[in-house]
Amino acid sequence: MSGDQLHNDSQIDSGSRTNDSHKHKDKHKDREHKHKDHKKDKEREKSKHSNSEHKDSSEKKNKDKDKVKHKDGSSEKHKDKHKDKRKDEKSKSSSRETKIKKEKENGFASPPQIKAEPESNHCLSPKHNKSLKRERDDDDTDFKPKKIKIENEKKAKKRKQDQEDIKPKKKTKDKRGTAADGKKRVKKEPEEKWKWWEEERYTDGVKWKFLEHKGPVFAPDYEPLPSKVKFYYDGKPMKLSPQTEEVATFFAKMLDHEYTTKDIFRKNFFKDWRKEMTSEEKSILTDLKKCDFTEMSEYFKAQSEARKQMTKEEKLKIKEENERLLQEYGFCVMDNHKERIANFRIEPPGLFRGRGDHPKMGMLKRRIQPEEIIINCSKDSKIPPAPAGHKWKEVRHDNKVTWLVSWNENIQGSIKYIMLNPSSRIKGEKDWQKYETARKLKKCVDRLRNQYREDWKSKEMKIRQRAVALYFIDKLALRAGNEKEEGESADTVGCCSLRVEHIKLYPEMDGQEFVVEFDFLGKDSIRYYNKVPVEKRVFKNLQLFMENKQPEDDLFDRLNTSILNKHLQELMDGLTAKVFRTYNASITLQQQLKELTNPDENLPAKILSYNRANRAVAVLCNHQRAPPKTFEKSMQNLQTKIDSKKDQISASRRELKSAKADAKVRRDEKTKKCVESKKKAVQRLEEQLMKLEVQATDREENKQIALGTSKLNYLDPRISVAWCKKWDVPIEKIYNKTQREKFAWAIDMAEEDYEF
DNA sequence: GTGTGCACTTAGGAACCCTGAG
DNA sequence: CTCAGGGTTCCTAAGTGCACAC
Repeated sequence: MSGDQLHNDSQIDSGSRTNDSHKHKDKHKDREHKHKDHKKDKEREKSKHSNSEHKDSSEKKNKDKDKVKHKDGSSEKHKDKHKDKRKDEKSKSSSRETKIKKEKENGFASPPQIKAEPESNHCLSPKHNKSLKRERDDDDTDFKPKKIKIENEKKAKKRKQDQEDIKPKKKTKDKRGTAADGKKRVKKEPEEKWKWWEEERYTDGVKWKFLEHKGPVFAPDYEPLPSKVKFYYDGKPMKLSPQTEEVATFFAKMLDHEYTTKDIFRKNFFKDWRKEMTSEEKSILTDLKKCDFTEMSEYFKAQSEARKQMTKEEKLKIKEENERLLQEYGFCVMDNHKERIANFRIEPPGLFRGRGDHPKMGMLKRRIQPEEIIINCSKDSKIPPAPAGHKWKEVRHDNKVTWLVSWNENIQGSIKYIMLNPSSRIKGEKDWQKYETARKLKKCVDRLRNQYREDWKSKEMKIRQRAVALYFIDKLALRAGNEKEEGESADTVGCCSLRVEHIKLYPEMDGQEFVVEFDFLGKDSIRYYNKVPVEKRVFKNLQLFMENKQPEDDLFDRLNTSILNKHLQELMDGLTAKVFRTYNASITLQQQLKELTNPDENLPAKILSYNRANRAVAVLCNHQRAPPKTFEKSMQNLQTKIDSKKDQISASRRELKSAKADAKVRRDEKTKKCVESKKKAVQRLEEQLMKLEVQATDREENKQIALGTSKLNYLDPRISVAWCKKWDVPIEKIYNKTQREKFAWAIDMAEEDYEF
């Protein structure tokens, strides 16, 4: 192994999101192993790069904790060792060194036993308080909702009262609140933002009492190509029927994308395309290779070029039109409040592009007609009219769900929905609740960890598997891993669906004992690669689970997510596998912020610390991105700026020096002043330099890490808000406008002493 | 238990847009 | 004023988890 250290260069390997393909199958039956041919094309590989600097520092910081249990994390960059499939790939490894730190950070390292949280038993009582809502209420008291921190009691009381006042009113009103009614009040709302988090929540599954909206916006009709744009078959121009032509344009638009060269894509496309053809076309167009779409493709390129060249006025006009649509269709009224809709447009037809090695890539995604649309709204609302000459498939009034519109999608046969924006009450409450559940886990995580450690010794295989899987979910923040239907989507796995071929055991590696090497494709076919030292008992169990199995067999053959979640539910009310991800992400952020923030540093440095804490989480959760295409170049540019700034500084220093010398001789006011101003100039430049350097570091460390996903979905926003307050960092530096809207509740309620 | 449908969250990349350096 | 580049928004795929039928 050691050879592998490839790493020196940064570039690293990439991990590819590749896909290998094996398919495997269901548990217990035999599995066929089909190997797919293909190589991954150039799928882009991603690699994770870890910045050494970063690592060091964190390592340092964590040193102490390290000692505690395992230090794991050593991740090397991996090399190809996997013989099987991946070998050819350029495997790249993703080195996630940073992983190291996170572990400690999140407290795993600490010995299990422990006392730790005072109220650890808090979560013991699983079953009763069932209603989530209730739960929240309870919690409320503990996390001090609003600003007033003085006397909680009073506050609480008062709050309740307020609610009492408000609520009944509202609710009743809503009830029959006619549309007009609703709208009216809505109007003024913008001025004072509605603080839904100060109101009572619905219980028992009701999501709203009143809901009115305008229905979806459909994709524009197909506009046939000008007749001068020709399609050629076997070298001869051929006029296509509109339907056939439309589908052809979908392909033409993707012509320079790599997947139009993939066999599966072409095969799926051609099959679906033929279904749209007239019988005459069908008889002529029998070979995709003979189809020439280049003229069509050129035409679209020219069009998009033309769009770019439009005058300001034209652009403005388009913008206004979009704004008009947004105003008309982009909002709904839910319980007396105007709320923004997330996606009010029906997905336009096109060719399906799955991620990774998707068996359905290239299939035709059909155009959706009003006759396929289900509208959901309240009975007493104004029901949106279907487009002229059409009718809806159905209008229903189900207030136990949050969606406004739904339709069936033809590729996977799943249902698509139009729902509200993250800033809405309905999404916000749920989000808040999610973090409350994670905080509840915090209170009993030690107990749970002890429990699964005990279970490693169980006589029952099923329990052992469950315990080891849970350990991975907790320690490595793996996803649950539901089973998927083979052939319906790319071959990806999560914890419960790991196969023997996804891990390798090393009794000893690089001076560490019991190392497990993970290498698999997770959600979105993003590669997860990690080498982790585990406890001996876990290691032995893994050996046992792998005995007598083929590579394509399930590692945890007695386990699935439903068994696991059922167990978790018994341990803590509301607990599921994904809560561990939320919990570990948030606690890691909190701990990293504590460790990395230096009170004496200036604003940019503090922000860098924040980003590093955020990055530690992103690494933990394996949130990768393709390095921006312009990455190298932009890095270079930055470096150039830094260099020139340095030159400026030395020049400026020289001037200062000579001014000083001058002042020594002359000793008059004027020269003194001159020295002062030169001094200032040097300082200013140095500050600018620092800023640039911080920026460079931040960017470099972020090369293939995506911070957005964790920030949006895993980090309790109150942690960030509290940190901003504590260190006087403007919240705008951390959250942009959209994010501030989504997290308005947290921004309003978290104080600087908020503890996750 | 298993299989299936449904609702809803989480995810990365493309498209779009804005800004600040030159 | 232009244009690159980086942030933001849009888009929709791909997950999780629960309920329900058998």
